[in-house]
Amino acid sequence: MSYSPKEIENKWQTKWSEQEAFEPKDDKSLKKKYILSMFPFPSGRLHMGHVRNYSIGDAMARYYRKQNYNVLHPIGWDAFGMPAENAAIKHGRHPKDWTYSNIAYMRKELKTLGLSFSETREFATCDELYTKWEQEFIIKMFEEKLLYRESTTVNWCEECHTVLANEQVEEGCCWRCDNEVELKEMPGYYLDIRKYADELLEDLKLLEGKWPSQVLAMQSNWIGKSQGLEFAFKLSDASKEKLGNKFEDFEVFTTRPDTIYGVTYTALAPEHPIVKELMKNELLDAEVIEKITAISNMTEVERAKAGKEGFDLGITVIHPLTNEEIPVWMANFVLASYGGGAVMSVPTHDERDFEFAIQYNLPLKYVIEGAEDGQAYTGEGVLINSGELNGIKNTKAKAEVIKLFEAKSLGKGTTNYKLRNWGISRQRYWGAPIPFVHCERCGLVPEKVENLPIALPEDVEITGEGNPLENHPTWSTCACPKCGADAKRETDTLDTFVQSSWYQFRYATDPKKWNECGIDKEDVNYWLGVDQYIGGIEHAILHLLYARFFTKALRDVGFIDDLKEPFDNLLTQGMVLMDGSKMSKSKGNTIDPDSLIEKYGADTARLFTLFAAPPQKELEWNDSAVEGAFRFIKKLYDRRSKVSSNELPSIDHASLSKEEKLARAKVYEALQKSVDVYEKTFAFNTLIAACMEALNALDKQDNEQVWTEGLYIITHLLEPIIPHVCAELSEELFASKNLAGKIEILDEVFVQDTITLGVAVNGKRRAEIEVDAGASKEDIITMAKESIAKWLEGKNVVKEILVPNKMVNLVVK
RNA sequence: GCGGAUGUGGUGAAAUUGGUAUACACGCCAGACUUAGGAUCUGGUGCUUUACGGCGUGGAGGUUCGAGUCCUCUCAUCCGCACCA
Repeated sequence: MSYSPKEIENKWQTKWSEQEAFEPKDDKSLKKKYILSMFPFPSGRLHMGHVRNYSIGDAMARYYRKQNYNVLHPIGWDAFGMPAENAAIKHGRHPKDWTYSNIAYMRKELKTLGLSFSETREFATCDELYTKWEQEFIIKMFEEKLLYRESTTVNWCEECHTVLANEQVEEGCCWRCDNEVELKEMPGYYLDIRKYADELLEDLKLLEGKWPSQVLAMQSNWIGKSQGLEFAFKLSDASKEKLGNKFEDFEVFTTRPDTIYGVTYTALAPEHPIVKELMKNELLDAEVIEKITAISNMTEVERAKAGKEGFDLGITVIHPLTNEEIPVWMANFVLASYGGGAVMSVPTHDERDFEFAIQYNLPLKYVIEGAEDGQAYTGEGVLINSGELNGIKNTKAKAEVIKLFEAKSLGKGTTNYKLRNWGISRQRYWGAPIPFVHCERCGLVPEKVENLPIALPEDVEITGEGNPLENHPTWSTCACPKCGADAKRETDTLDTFVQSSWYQFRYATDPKKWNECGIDKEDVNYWLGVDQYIGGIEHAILHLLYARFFTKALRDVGFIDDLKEPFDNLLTQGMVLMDGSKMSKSKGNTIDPDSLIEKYGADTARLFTLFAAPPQKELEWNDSAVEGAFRFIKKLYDRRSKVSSNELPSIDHASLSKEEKLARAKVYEALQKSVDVYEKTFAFNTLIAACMEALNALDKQDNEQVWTEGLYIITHLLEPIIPHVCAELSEELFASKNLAGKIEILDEVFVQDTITLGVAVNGKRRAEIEVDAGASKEDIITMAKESIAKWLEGKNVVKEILVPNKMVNLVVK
């Protein structure tokens, strides 16, 4: 019978499901592995990126299961989010209906890939049972002051009609729809991720060597820790008066306290309270007020593009050391959200300050030696023009100045982070409702835990205009959980990244407990950290930072025990490309996994995906290489007729022919390689190549025993990658014995009768010799010399180097 | 500008960590079987040279008996962040 993938794959998929073959065991004394591929958004259909992601994870899960590990390999659905609402707007379908029917379809698709997922632990994040526990966490975080509500300037996407977190703004545009982001002042809920900035940074060290260095670097940059001096500039008396004595001073932060004597002006962000006060009281020219207002309405990206712009505010401050009077400017490049929205400017030793100073003709004062006229000097050097600090190296002066400020109570050494708090409010329908109530008497009140979940109303009209929850006639009407008075329910929903921040704990929690708790601590203690996490690099900051934060926050509010990091090892898979660019519907260069499986079967799809490139690299789609993968499976399947017994035979190695010995060696080389590949390098492409080599070598001989052993081992090795055909062959040929446990490596098979050695003269390969395995060094050298006799004419061999089993190098003069 | 990577045949890629560079696969060429082949099988295939040979891992140096691998410099490409004071 010829290879018929459909038949084989159906058979095994049904069998696995019936046997519940992939459910983790309850026994916590077993050694465990938690293998997790990032869960999909139920967009409607799988794409090749999913196939790749899950083929990688499945190979690992199946490998460890075979090594007798208790394996947790779950799947679920990241199911809230905008596309469901867009579908509602476009096609009039209810988001819930759209989502769950997509899930049903994609679940079937996943099944045809033969992935070894647990079926009992599957959930969708839009399940009310999931929302219920998430709301409990949110309330607890509020009580523990990790979550707060505040009105600030936020990133607003008009296209999506919602607020975005800073991490979700890419080059000034919405991460999802690419629409340009606007600024808007509005209230919202925030998680205090900044409180964990240092821990999140420090614990990256625990992940070194286990996460890609690129991801670690990106997170570290994003957190953006810097150390320096914080101090206040006192306003001059005249300026205080001008400001109606509402301000005494303002704080600045600098990483260059060594340049303190070089300060020739200060600059405030357009949003700074002092600037606002000046504008409010019309203490600036009308034209200036108008321009500052315009800048305020620009996003950071727009301001950067616009170039530097500023205005003299007509007020002055006193330099804390020299007591000189210094002008205060407003500058568009000063960020309101960092370092108090105010800077000390040292144009001589900072390029931005220099550019600004030249533009507006502000004074320059060099305070570090080594500067050249006409530019800012940012290098090292000795301090000059710096009073008591003259002569000190500037690198040393940083600490000195901080000490000085602290001694005089003028300021203090401090640490600053670029990381901003995580805004989790979304003005959308298809998300988890934020479980709070607005009461006129009690203010902001969390819902009672026994009332959870606060579920979404089903009868909504989704038009794309406004927030459907707010437009709903009755949903937001409720009683205050505290005083019972009429109150209004919060209509914002949670950012979908909240759901994906704790799903790894939900999977670990025994489904039998899903009704009683969100996360079971003991289960989490057993299963976490995730031994291997697999997903796309696009989540390097967003999801991976949030999930790390959430882990620490859940620990601190008591929902999990001490766990530093959720994901012990991370593999970021490369993208699937077609003609050098990312597969996408809009470019029309996609391959539909369904039709691929229909034509070749899941095993071929999986084999190609893992063979064509190492998982970390980009994968270029190639139709004929898919054919090649299919051919290999067919060939493997066809060779089953060569097998003569269902046991691993014991073979008298010494009695074998050269070809037979070589075939065995190739088979065992593959076996040897497999441990490294499955546990460390994940270079499945090389393991598959080794198996192909082994099969090629087997084809060059016809010993039944060698064939039996060869296929016994090859199907064992490839089962995690092409599980259906291997299960089928294993059942037919070996009563499935080779799919349980390890196969021992026999060193004897690596002993060959003869060894081929390269012969090099002065490191340059010139010939090849074949020597008996037991040949002495003298004999080998003699043979080597004969083989390259013509290179030795008239010369002396001054050194003989024998690299065992590899080569001979003769140094001649 | 800062940070992270990557450069090997026509293509995707290997190389047990300093030891025969290009395994495996795709493609291509030739042959076999075929009415036919976009099926299957066999053989060949780094560049150059009639040949002997010469040259070959982005480039230039260096260490070494020996370098894709280690060191120094340099070029190119990709990715992330970016006025963070």
